[in-house]
Amino acid sequence: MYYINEKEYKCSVAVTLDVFNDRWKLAIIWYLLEKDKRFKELSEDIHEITQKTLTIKLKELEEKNIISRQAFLEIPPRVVYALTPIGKALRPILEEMYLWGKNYVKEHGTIGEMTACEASVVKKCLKL
Amino acid sequence: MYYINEKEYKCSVAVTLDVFNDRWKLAIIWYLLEKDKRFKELSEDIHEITQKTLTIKLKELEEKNIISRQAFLEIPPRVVYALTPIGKALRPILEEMYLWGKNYVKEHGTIGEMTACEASVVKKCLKL
DNA sequence: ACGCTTACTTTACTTTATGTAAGTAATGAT
DNA sequence: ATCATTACTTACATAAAGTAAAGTAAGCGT
Repeated sequence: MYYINEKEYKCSVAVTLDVFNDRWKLAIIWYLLEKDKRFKELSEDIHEITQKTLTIKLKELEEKNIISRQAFLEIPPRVVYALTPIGKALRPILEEMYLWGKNYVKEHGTIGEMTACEASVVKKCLKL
Repeated sequence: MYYINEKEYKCSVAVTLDVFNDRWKLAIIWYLLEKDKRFKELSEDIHEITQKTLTIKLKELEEKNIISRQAFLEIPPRVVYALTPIGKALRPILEEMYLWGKNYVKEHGTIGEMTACEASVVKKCLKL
């Protein structure tokens, strides 16, 4: 059994799931793997997300120490988000997800052009 | 770009996410890694899930070809769920999640006794 | 005749997640 | 004076997911 602030987990996979088990968090992590980013950059990367939801998700990830937030006292404001060391350590999971997804598409879908998103992250972050 | 029945994905990680990005699916996969299971066994393994939700999630996983369903024409009914080959191929992802979760708990939580769940799956399924 | 079993399905509801649209704060540029 | 900029916050609305509890179907044991 594992405990993280009062909360109980039956196994460590459940702990991991708790970190990114929603519609947005893994996307945020994926884009932050590429490089540290400002709020606006993230909201452009993940253009379907609303500002409100992005704010909430970033706060949740920060609370779990997956990302860090650095606010500069400037006008207009500047806030930079970055993965923490343990956040960066999620990379092998993403790599496996990347590989599995490719295989799955081979069997059950079709492949079109490579997107900028994938090209960039794959090139800079995945050590395959 | 990837396409799976009309749906568009910017990268293959998004494809993978789509498979288990909810509260229950990965738990189902986790328990099926151990061995093929009947409906009732799964609902005992994941005792927090309601029958209705389990039914829906199993159906969704079947539609995505992650698990297979075999119904025997017996009374009382018997239905056995098993991972398909591509479902079994999710194992490396789970392994990475297992490792990451352990590390995360080391830094941010406390570890208690090993649960039956974890012991069993780790022993039988993870090739670490 | 009746209850037990399994794998569901159905109903009626509550909770959680997400969206929409507007507002705010501070300041430099026009 | 007003606008643009950025990173939010607020109030309200809707959609999605989950819950509890009961129902169903068919046949077996008592």
